[in-house]
Amino acid sequence: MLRIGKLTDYGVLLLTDVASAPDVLHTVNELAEKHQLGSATVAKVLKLLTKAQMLSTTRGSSGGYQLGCLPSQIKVSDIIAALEGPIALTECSVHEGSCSIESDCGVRTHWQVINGAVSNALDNVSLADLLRPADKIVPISAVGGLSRRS
Amino acid sequence: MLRIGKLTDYGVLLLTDVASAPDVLHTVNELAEKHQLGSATVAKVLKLLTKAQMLSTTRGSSGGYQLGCLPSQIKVSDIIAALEGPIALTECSVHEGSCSIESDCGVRTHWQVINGAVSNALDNVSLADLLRPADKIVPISAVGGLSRRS
DNA sequence: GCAAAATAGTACTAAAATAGTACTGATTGA
DNA sequence: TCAATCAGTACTATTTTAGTACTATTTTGC
Repeated sequence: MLRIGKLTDYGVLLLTDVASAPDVLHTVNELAEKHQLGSATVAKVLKLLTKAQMLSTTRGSSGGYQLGCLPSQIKVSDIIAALEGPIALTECSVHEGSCSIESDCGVRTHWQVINGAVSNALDNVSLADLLRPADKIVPISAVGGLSRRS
Repeated sequence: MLRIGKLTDYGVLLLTDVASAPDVLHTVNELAEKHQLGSATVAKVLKLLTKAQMLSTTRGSSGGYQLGCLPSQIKVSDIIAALEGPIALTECSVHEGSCSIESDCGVRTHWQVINGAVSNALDNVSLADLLRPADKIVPISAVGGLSRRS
């Protein structure tokens, strides 16, 4: 199963929550309790999102987390990248030379294209989209993969 | 990192190989040696692809594997599904009720849409596409994610 | 100044998923 | 009948992911 990690799932959940009350600071404990997650786990996720500048923080007593930028500027692909590294379906799409059969392997270039198509799909969904009521959102009918150059 | 498993990578590799010489039977040992993989591993992958009817087999001495259908009929999404189960980015996009915070969770529906966009991207690449020279293939420019219903 | 509440950073452990292997059975052709 | 080949299953090892714990730093309020 092509899957993303649980941390990414939590990340999306937490970001939508923080975004839905933009004017207050959210603490780790508050969010952990609300979503029934371990506070250490929530802390980990929020720290990663902060490092990626999707959240901003205020330290010290009465501190907490806030969105670091506009919901429309946060793409799902960014969230995934922040929590599990860059989107790459196979090893060989990341760096050349890691594959012993590379010379023999005509598939590499294709994986890069497939990878691009998936990245693109995830680039086109932002946190702002996730905040809208679900029934206002429809999947675009023609999601392209590859086309042949004539 | 959003990733697919190694077995899927092997699967694509092996299928392209088998497809490129459609008129002969390919044995596990031949393919294993050619691609420097363990024969047990190759056997495992081929068996899964056979069960999904992408390959057909001839048993017995001088038997082997062949494509089970036309390259254009084998989608990358099918290969992934055969080797690692159905494409689903999160648990909750598969079956309802597996998530304790479901009622509270407005994110579920969105994951389904995101998931659909990714599936769609992978549906649009077939084995036939992978057999073409790479420079004949270009990524489609506008890969859609979500659009708002006005 | 000090205690309390909060994030920052790091390192470790536990659990789960994936990959790889081994073995036994069934089928076919020479 | 033997050897080559696929079929099925079960097991082990490895790797990745998730979760936790601990210490340091920052800020507020008394």
